Amino acid sequence: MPQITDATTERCSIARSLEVLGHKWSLLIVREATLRGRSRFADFRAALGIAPDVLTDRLTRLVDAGILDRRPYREAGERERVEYVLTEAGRALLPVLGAISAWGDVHRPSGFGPAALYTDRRTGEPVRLAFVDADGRELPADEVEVVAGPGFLSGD
Amino acid sequence: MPQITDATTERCSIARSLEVLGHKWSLLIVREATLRGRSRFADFRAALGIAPDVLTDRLTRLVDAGILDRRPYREAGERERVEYVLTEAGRALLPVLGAISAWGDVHRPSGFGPAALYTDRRTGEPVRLAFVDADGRELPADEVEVVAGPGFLSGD
DNA sequence: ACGCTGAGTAGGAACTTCCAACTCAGTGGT
DNA sequence: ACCACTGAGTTGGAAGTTCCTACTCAGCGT
Repeated sequence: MPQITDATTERCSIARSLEVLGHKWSLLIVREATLRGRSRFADFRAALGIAPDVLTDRLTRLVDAGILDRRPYREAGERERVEYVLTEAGRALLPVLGAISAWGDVHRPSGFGPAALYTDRRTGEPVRLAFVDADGRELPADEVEVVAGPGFLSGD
Repeated sequence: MPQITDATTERCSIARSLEVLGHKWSLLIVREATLRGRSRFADFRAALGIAPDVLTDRLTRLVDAGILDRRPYREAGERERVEYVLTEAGRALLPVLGAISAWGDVHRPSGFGPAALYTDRRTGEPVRLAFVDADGRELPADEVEVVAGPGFLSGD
C-alpha cells in the first residue's frame, strides 16, 4: 500500500499496521511462519504459490517492519543460506491471525472445519479470543464499545 | 486479491477472509464504519481519500461478502440515496480491528497514543483482547499453541 | 428551467503482480 | 579441475489494479 498513510491517517495504528500487513501475501506469509513453522524462501514459495519477485519484496518489508528476522543458517554439507524467522513482534501477530481465522470460520465457512485450532499449551484445552476487562474476566462482544483514541484522526 | 485461493489454500479461513478483507482499503472502510459510524459514499471518500471507482468496487465486495448492507435512506427534502451499514458479520469484525490496532499500538507506535479505545459499554472501564479458556479465564498469549485444523491445507 | 448535491462512471497514466526463464554461489561427486 | 545440483534470488515483458481528474445522472428546491 503505497501511500495509505497520509496526513489524516498516519496517526492511526490500524492504517500503519495495514501498511505492512495489508499487502497481498503478507499475512499469508506470517500464517505459514506461525502455523507451519516455515522460514525458507523455497518453502514459502511452494506453500503459497507466490511469484519469487513478490516474495522477495514481502520478506524484505516484513524484515524491515521487524516481523521477521533474516538469519543465516547452514545445513550439513550445504553452503550458508538465509531463512526468515518470526521475531517477538511477529509472534505477537497471533491474535490477529486468530481473530481473522475465527471470523472466517463463522462468516465464510469452508465446510471443512476451522483452519486453525488454538489450545492451551499445557492442558491442550481449546482457547479462544475474547474481550476481557482489567481483571481478565470475559465480556460479551456486544457489550464492548469502541471509541476513537488520541491516535485516531481522520477527517471529521 | 484475484486468485489468492487456489487448490491448496481454499480451505483456509484466513485465506478466504483475506480474499475480501485483504484488499487495500477494505479494512479501512470497515474501520470508518465501526469507529466513526460512517455509512455514506461521500463520507468514506472524504475520510479516506480513496478514489471513487475503487470505493465503488470495495463497497460492492463488502456488500457481496455480507459485511455491509446496502440500504436506501432519505434525508428531509432530499431524494432517496443509498448508504452502507454494517451487518452482524461486519460488526463481528471488531476483534479483527482490535487485534490489529493493539498490535500496531505496541509494535508500530505513532507517538500519539492508541488509535482506538475499547471499553465496557456499561462501566466505561477499558477492555482488551485476550485468549481465554472454555470458562472465560484469561491465558497468557505465550501459553497458547496454534495447530493447523481440518480447514488448513497448504502444500506440505 | 436551473443549479445543487450525493453517488457514481470513464479514460488514461502509473504502479503491482504474474509468469517463465535465467543467474549466481557454494558443495558434493567424479 | 570440472560438472551437475540446489536454494535464493533477478530480469523482462504481459496482465491486472489503482490513482487521478473530469464528467454524468437523478431528483430536489427555487
